[in-house]
Amino acid sequence: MNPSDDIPAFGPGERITEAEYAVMEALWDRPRQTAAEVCEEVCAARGWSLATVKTLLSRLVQKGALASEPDGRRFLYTPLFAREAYVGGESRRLVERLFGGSAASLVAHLAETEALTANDLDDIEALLKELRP
Amino acid sequence: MNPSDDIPAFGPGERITEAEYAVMEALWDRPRQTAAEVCEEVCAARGWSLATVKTLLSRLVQKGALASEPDGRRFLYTPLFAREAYVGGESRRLVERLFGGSAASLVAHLAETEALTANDLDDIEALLKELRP
DNA sequence: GCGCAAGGTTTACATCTGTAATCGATGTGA
DNA sequence: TCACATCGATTACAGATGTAAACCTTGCGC
Repeated sequence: MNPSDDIPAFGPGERITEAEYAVMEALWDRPRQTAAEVCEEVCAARGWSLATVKTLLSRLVQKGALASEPDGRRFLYTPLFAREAYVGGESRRLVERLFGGSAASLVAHLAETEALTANDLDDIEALLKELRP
Repeated sequence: MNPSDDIPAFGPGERITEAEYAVMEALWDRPRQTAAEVCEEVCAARGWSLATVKTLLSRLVQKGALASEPDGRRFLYTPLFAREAYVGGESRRLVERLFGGSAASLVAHLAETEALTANDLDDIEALLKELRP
């Protein structure tokens, strides 16, 4: 059994796509927004139309990623799981898939390919100290 | 400029899918294999037929991810970029997308969500010491 | 020589994704 | 009250992906 099997990023099997993620971000930033409001936040940046946002919102509700709460004749959408849960799931998925489950390998890789700046290293060091007094 | 800009995971735009990745893995493990050989390595594990492997190999050659070298009447396939390049690209992509480009944030997140075992922490600590004597 | 096995190539086809347009109901200002 | 603006829901459609079957060529054993 896989060490990451018990903390799914999200409902088992249900995955969030890139486009959907953009919508989720807007709602993690500020929950309970209408389709139009979400569009204001993302349409310009991604060159989307309101229709596209509506579609994505629907799909996310179907997937159980968003709750839609009726407010008059429209809906307010709210994420059903925290950004952290998603981010954590995706991270673990990557570590699992590409580094055989070893997070240390990931860090090693980032360090070796110089994806880690001196500053990053400082931060990580501080973090370690904090984690184990 | 990003320190990682010079090691593209792969030709820009060209992405490798999950299924294709399985095939790449087999060939990273041992390059210059035939379709049948690759199938021996992955078909059982993924429940694929040889036909599926053939399709994936073709697509990978088209994408420029694999070279096919004729060997008699069949082909030997070989990755055109190292696993490290791919893994690095995917890692950076994730860090970029989910952690605003800060690798340290990723590590912090893994640590906070206890995705890092005590052992991982040891490894990382050792790594840090090694990176900055 | 001939049919079969093995190879690659072509075609297939259902889903998933990205990106909308259209439809039908409804609230609203004139 | 009536046209219009809004909303969510339904439908659309192309390209990517997963998964293969069908097809065509060719070397090989009989």
